[in-house]
Amino acid sequence: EKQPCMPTHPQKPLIIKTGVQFTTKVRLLVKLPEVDYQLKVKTTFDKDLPPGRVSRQFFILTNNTKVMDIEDYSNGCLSVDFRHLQLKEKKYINGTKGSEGLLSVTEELHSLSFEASFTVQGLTIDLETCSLPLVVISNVSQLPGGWASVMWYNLLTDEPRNLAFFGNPPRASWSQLSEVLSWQFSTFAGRGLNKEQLTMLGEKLLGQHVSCSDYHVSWSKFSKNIPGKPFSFWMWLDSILELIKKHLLPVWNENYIMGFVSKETERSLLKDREPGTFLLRFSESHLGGITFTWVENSNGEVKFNSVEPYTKNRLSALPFADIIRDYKVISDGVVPENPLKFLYPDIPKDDAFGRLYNSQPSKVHPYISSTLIPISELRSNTSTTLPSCRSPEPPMTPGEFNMLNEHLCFDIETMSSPYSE
Amino acid sequence: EKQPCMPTHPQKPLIIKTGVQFTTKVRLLVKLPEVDYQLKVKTTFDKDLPPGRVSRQFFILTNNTKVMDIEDYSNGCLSVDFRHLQLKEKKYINGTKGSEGLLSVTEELHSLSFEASFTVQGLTIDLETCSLPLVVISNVSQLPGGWASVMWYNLLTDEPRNLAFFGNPPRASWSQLSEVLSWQFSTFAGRGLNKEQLTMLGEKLLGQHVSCSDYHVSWSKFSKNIPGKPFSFWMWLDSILELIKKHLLPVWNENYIMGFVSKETERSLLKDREPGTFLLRFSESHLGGITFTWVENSNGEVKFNSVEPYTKNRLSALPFADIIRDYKVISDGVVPENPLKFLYPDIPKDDAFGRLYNSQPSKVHPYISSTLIPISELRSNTSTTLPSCRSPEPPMTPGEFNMLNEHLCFDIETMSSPYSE
DNA sequence: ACAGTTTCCCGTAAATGC
DNA sequence: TGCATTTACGGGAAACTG
Repeated sequence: EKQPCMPTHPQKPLIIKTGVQFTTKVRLLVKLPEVDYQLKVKTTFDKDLPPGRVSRQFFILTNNTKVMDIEDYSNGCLSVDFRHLQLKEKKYINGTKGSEGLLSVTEELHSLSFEASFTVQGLTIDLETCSLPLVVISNVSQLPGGWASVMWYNLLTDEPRNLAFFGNPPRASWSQLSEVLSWQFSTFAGRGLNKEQLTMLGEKLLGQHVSCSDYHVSWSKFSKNIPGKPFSFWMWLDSILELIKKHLLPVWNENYIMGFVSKETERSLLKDREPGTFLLRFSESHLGGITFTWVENSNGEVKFNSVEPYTKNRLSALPFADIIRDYKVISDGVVPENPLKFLYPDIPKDDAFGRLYNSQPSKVHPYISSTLIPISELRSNTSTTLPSCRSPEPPMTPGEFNMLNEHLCFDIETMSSPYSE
Repeated sequence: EKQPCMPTHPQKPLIIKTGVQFTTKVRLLVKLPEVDYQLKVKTTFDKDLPPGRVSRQFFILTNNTKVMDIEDYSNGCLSVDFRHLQLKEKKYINGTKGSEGLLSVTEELHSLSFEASFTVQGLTIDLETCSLPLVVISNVSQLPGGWASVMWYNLLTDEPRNLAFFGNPPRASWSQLSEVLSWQFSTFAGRGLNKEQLTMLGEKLLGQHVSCSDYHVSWSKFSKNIPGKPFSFWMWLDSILELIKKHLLPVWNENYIMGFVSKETERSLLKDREPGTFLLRFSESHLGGITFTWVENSNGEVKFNSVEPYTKNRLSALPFADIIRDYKVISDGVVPENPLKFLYPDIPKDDAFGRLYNSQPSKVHPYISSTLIPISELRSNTSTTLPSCRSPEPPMTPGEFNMLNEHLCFDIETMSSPYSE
C-alpha cells in the first residue's frame, strides 16, 4: 500500500553515508476513507534484522516520525518527506559483531522500514513497507565499492529485500553487464560506450571470451582487486568516470576520447595514418589517467609515443584541451614542437578542439601574463631527462609559545585546540 | 593556587572552532597535604558571563569534569589534561542576542573556567581560575581574524580577562607591532622580517610616518578592510604567511624572497644591475601571490617586467623553484628564453635555487614523461600584452609577541585550539 | 538584497580496529 | 603487522539569518 522512494541522494541512491543527511519519501497509494486525524509514519533502520546478520548496526540519529500530508501536486495522495535524516553507528554491541566477517562493508545490505497505523470503523490497520537494500558507508572513499554493490544487486535480482545477496552473489552475463556499464557513462557523463569500447572492456575482464556474449562475469572479477594490482576492475572504470565528470566532460561528449583501446589496436589503427595523428585513451595501469599516443615517422620508420598519463591533479592545473593545444616536445634543445596534428582518424587538431580551448587569461596590466604548458624533453640517446638530486629540507622551527611555561607553576594550564596551521 | 601554562599545542592557541576538538591542561601549583581522595576539576565555558555581554553563547558538548592526577614527570604536581573537548553554540536563546552587535565574532572574547574544591582538616577550600580570553570561530576562514584579535589583545594589555577589550581597543605603537609581525614570520615560517621589509610594511600601513617609530596603529587600520579593497592589512599579510608555509618555505628560509618592496624601490634596486637580474616580491593587490620582476636592456633602454603573480593553485601544480628554473618568455614566435639570470643583487640563478629544484619525475617506461612549464608570450609592439589597469597597494603592520607574559600570575592559562596543519 | 556567519560535506590524512 | 574501516578536519561552497 505504501511505496517508499529511495534515499534521494541525488546521484547515487541507496547509499547512505554515516553522519551525512539523507532524505526519503513515502507515499500512500490507496485513498483512505474519512481520514480526519493525523497519520503518523515512523522510519526505522534495520527493523527486525536478525541478529548476527550484519556486522554493523546503525540507528537514525534524528527525528524519525512525521505526519503524512496531502501531496501538493495533483492526485491528492498522502505522502511524507523525511529530510535531514542521519545515520550513526551503534557502538559497543560487544560480542555480537556479526557472523559475516567475510563480507566487506559495502557488501553488507541494510534497509529502512516505514510503519503507520490507523483505525477505521473500529478496525486497526497497520501498514508497513521497506526500502530496497541499502549500503552504508562512512567515507566517500567507499562510494565506488558501494555503488558496485547497488548495481550488481539491482542488475541481478528482482527480490525486494534479499539482504544476504552478497553471501553468494550470482554472476552477470556480459551482455547484461556491458549494458549497465554503458549506462553508467551515459548517466553520469552524458555519453555511453560504443561497441568497440565495450569490446575492449570485455576482453579486459574476460580475456578472449567476449565473443561469446553469454559469458558470465563473477562478482569477484568485477569488484575484487585484479591480481597484482591494488584496484578492481570497477574501481578502475569508476576512476575514469570520475575523471571524465570533473575534467573531460566536453571532450568526452564530443566523442573525441577513444578511451578504451588496447595497445595493439591502438598501434594498428595509427600505423598507416599521417604522422602526427593521435588518439586519446585511458591509462590501464593507473587510476584515473588519460594519455595521448601519436604516430611519427622517423627515417622512414613508424614510431609511437605516449605521454605520461594526466591525472586529476594535473588536469586541475590545466584543462585537457589546452594541454593538447600547447603540448610540446623538445628534442636535443631544438625548438619545441607540438607533435599532435590530427585527431584519429584525420581531423585537424584545431578543428576538433578549437571550441574547447580556454581563452587566455585576460591580462592584468602591470604584469605579463603567464600560463603553464606541458612539455616533454627527449634526448636522442636515452628517452628522458636528467638525473637530479633532491636536496634536504629546510628546517622549520616554529617558535613555540613555551615562553611562559614551566616556571609558571601554579595551576592550570591550557588547552590546545586544533587550530593551527 | 593554580596556574596555567601555555598552550602546549604549538600553533594557534586561544582560538577554538566549534565542533572541533581542543585540549587544555590545568596544574595545581601548590602541594596539598594529605590528598587521599579524588580531586575533581570542572571546566565551564563562559561561566558567570554577564548576560548580554556576548552575542553568542557556547557550551562544552563533551565530558567536562575530570580527576586530577600526579603528573608523570618529576615534581609530583597534580594536574589534569582535558582532551576531546568540543564547543557547540547554544541555539534559541531568543531575545538575548547580546548588545554588542557592533563587534564581529572574532572580536568577541570568551573564557574557560576551571573549578575544584576539597576539604582539608574540616575546611573546605574552593579553587577557581580561568583562561586568557578566547575567540570562538565556526569555520577556518575566520582563523586569520581570530588570530589578529589574539595578537592585539596580548600585545596591548596585561589584563588577564578583559572580555570587553574590543569595545574600545587601544592602538599599537609601530615599534611594538612590527616586532609582533616579524615574530609571526619567524614562528610560522622560520625566518622573521628584516628592517627593509618592515619599513615597507610600515609605510603601507602608515604612509610616510614610519620614520616616527612611535607612530600608533589603530585596530581598524590593522584588521578592517582597506578602503577600496576586500581585505584588511592583516588578512593580506596572513595570506602571504600561508603561501610561504605551504609553498615557499625553503625559498623563504634561504632569504631569497625580498617580498616586501615597493615598486619604486624595486626599480631603483634593479635599474643598475646586470640585465636578467630579478627579485621576488609578494603581490600587493591580491591575496597570497608572489611574482618576480626582472630588468632587461632593450636598445640601450632599461625595462622592467613582472610576471602575473603565482597563487597557491598554480604553485601546487608546480613548485616555485621549478617555475624560476623553467620560466620562459617567447617573443614573436622565436625560441623561448628564460629571462631570469641573477637573483638580486648578483647571484647566478642556479647557484641560489639549484638545491631547491625538484628532480624530474622518474620515467615510467612506456611513456614519455611530461612536465608543466610556465611561459609568457610577448608581442613585440608593446612591452606586454593587453593594457589593463592595475590597482593600488595594500597596507601592512608590524608587531610583536610579548603578549602573554606578565599576567600569568594567578590564574590561568591558555588554550590552544587545534587548528593545525 | 546582502554581508557576515554558520552549516554542509567532500576528500585527504591520520587514527583506529581487526 | 598489514589491511579495512572510521574519524578528523581543512577548505570551498551553499545555506542561513537577521
